[in-house]
Parts: sequence; structure tokens; C-alpha cells
Amino acid sequence: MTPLAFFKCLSDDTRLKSLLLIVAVDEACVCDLMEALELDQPKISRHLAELRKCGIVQDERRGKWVYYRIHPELPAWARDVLISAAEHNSDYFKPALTRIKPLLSARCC
Amino acid sequence: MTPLAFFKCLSDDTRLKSLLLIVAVDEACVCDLMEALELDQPKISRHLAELRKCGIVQDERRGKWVYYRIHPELPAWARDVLISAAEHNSDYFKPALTRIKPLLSARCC
DNA sequence: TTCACATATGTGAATAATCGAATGTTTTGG
DNA sequence: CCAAAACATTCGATTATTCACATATGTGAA
Repeated sequence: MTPLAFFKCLSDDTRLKSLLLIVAVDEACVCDLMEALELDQPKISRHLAELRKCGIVQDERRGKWVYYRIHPELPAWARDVLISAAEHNSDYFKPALTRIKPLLSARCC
Repeated sequence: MTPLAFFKCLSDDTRLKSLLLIVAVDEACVCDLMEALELDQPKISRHLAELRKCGIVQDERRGKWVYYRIHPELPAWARDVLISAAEHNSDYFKPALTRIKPLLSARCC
């Protein structure tokens, strides 16, 4: 993965917020992200597909749901960028994080 | 500076390579980058202007030349992203780095 | 002041990224 | 098997970025 391809993936609001949320909560399914970001399903899905194709996230189907997490083989420097961005920009995705947390506790979509 | 704006600046080949070069050599003028990246002057200049407007680089005119460096007030997390990206992706901008180094030793444009 | 050099910017055309709406796929439950 | 839920993908239209070319600005030397 070139650094250019990596940063291009981070240069869209939906993708960046999705990634920071996933970093913050470890894993999330499409419906979690839909509610957190208040966006429709195809939009979330399309952007996650891009992140998947780039190798930034990994998907795992469990029943009807597909869970996304940071790809375990993502280069360490890139993973660190995501973690650091999440740590130092909580304002940017705090509202979304607030909306996603109750969903994870209840673990129902 | 929002993380989105920051990453958008890194999502173009010319801007990203310019930044990584500047990180590697501390400061560079437009003509250094022109030769290193083998691009025409307006293209370099325009992308540097964008980086300047975002607060990622600082410009300093010295005589006829304008030198660019990483902005001293760039948030630490963002600076670290640049440094880390440069450290772990030398292949990406090595050819450009090879071309820029002799220019800096001779310090003539 | 005039010229040459270094850099910056304005403008419309070309290119790329994103979107909305519709449709396709996979899985579970009945 | 059928229907519904969750997710993925296709496609044309819109919007955002980038480009090439021309021109403008700033500087030092003559």
C-alpha cells in the first residue's frame, strides 16, 4: 500500500469518521455506522468497500451482519496514524461516537 | 485544522511528495522541488499554496527564492504523521530525494 | 527604470470522486 | 421454498480537483 493510496482513503469525511469510530470501538457493523454517522446504507457500504479494497479494514460476516475492523496486517505506521488521529481529534467524531456506544452495549442493530 | 483537511492535503501525489521531501531535508525552495519532482513551476507553486493555506507549511522569502518548511505550529500529531510517513515510505520518494540532495549541497537553484 | 529570474495566480477545460436511486446478494426465520 | 433483514453493487448525474496555459507579482542587478 502506497502512502498516497492510504491518505486518499482518509480524505473523505465518511471514510475518515468510519475509520476513527472503528479504531475507537474496535469493530462495527454497517448498521452501527449508519446510525452513528446518520447516513444511508449504500453510502456507508460503498465507502467501507473502498477501505476494504485498500486493505485498511477487514470484513467478517457473522450471520446477517458484517463487522468491520482495522485490518490486522495494516502496516504499523499506518495503524499508528489512525490511532493518533483518533486520539487527538475526538471533537471531530465525538457526536458519532456518542451515538454508536449505546448500540454496542445493546449489541442489536 | 480538522483531520479531514489535513489528510486531504496529503491525498495528492505532488503535495505528498513535496511534504515528505521537506520533512527529509528540512527546507526547500520551489525550484528544488521542481527539479526533484520533475514538474513545472506553476504546478509546484499551486500545491505549495494549498499546503500553506492549510497551515501545514510555512513560507519564507529570502531574496528571489521562497523557502518552504513544515509550519512550526503544526499540531504535533500531524507533524508526527508526516515524519512517520517519511520514515516508513522512503521508496515512494527516494528518486526525488536523490535528485534534490545535490541541489542542497550546492545551494544554487 | 528596465531586464531577467523566481514565484504566484486566474481561467476555462479535462479528469476524478461522490452521490442518489434502483437493483442484486446473502442469510435467517417461518 | 418464501419473505424480510442486512449488506453490496451498478449506473448516470452532479460536484470537486486538477491541469495547462497565460499572465501577474516580487526581487536584485545593471
